Amino acid sequence: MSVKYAMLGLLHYRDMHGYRIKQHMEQHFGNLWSINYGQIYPNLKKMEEEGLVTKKEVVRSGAPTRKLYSITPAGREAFAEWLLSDPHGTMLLRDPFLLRFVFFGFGTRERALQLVDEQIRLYETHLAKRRENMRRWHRQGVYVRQMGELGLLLNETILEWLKQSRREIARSRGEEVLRAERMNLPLES
Amino acid sequence: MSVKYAMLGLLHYRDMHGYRIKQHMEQHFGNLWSINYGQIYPNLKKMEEEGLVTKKEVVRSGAPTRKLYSITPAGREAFAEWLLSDPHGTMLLRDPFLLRFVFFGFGTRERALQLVDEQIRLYETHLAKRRENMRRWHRQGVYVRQMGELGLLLNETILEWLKQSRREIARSRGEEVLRAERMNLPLES
DNA sequence: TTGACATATATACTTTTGATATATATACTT
DNA sequence: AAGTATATATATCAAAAGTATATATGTCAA
Repeated sequence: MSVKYAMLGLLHYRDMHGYRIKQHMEQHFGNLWSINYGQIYPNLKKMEEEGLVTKKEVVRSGAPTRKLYSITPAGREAFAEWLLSDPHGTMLLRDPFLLRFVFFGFGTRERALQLVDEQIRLYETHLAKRRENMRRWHRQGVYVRQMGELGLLLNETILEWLKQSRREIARSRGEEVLRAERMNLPLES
Repeated sequence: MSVKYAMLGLLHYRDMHGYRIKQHMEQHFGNLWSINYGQIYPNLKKMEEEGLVTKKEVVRSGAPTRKLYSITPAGREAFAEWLLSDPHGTMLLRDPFLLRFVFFGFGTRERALQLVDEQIRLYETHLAKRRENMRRWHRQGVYVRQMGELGLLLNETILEWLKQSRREIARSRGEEVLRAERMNLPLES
């Protein structure tokens, strides 16, 4: 349950309510990591019960009441312990576009090019936003800034790869691709 | 439910049993995408009920009985439909090391360097393996090979970033990092 | 011969995601 | 002035995905 500790980490900087936690999380992580309200609210509730955070309701006229959470000494302790522990498990990457990409050989080349072009536009937009965000990251500590840089590097790498792939797909004779990819090899062993 | 379609895609190439699906999935995806048995076996069972695949038991003396699955015409149809549909959602990245990384400012610089070094070793091992695998990917179609190349590129990018980060962390005065990162700003708004 | 590693299937459990509902504030557009 | 879109804010839940583990055999090497 790593999200819990990420939340405790953010609460070291300042008191926050659920909505703000989502924002800070994504910015802090160089726009690489996202979090979901379905994780935030149940975790805040649980952590309050465990005494890791305390809740302070901020009533505002008109707008819904804010629930501001603060980290407790017990929360800081739990976080420090986690930070010292060894990270286990490896990087997980999941992308709906990439999942289709490997199977493009079963479809037409035109459709493949169309989706790749769409993806190129998407990553170009992302890249522009990331470059803007670099200013924000530069005001943060070393590690947060480095995360922002990683986000930028990965974005650039993927974009270059997409463009290179596009060239190769456009160059390739559609028929050849299809035949090779559709080949039904016998089951070995 | 994208894993289901990835499995149907693999079954286009050849008949497979659960264990083999996991292997092929990871290789097909340039070692970028992993799948686990908790998804494979329940999905195979469900897809059999839906008539998307058929099961053939292969009894072997000594070793456990293999359950070989084949894709049906209905399965091919469901897959083709999915392939034509638009991918929705963006890339998701989840890494236990990176989650700790952004909070290294709350710990010691020595511990940060130690974990970064560990990660560098890990990615160097991965990189060597990926380069070996390039031969396998070259025998596949364009799209599978391109996925392998993306895996390689991302690995190289991350490794370079880790080394660059290490240099910067080593260069920085530990105290300064800590002070900046621990600064407790007031809640805006 | 013991231990490590690959093969192979299976499931209980936990976590995460995606979708949806509600309601106000603010900024822009026609 | 009315309409529209977007941002703020909290919350819930089913479905999907992921972790961890149990079982059992085969092979190879220390």
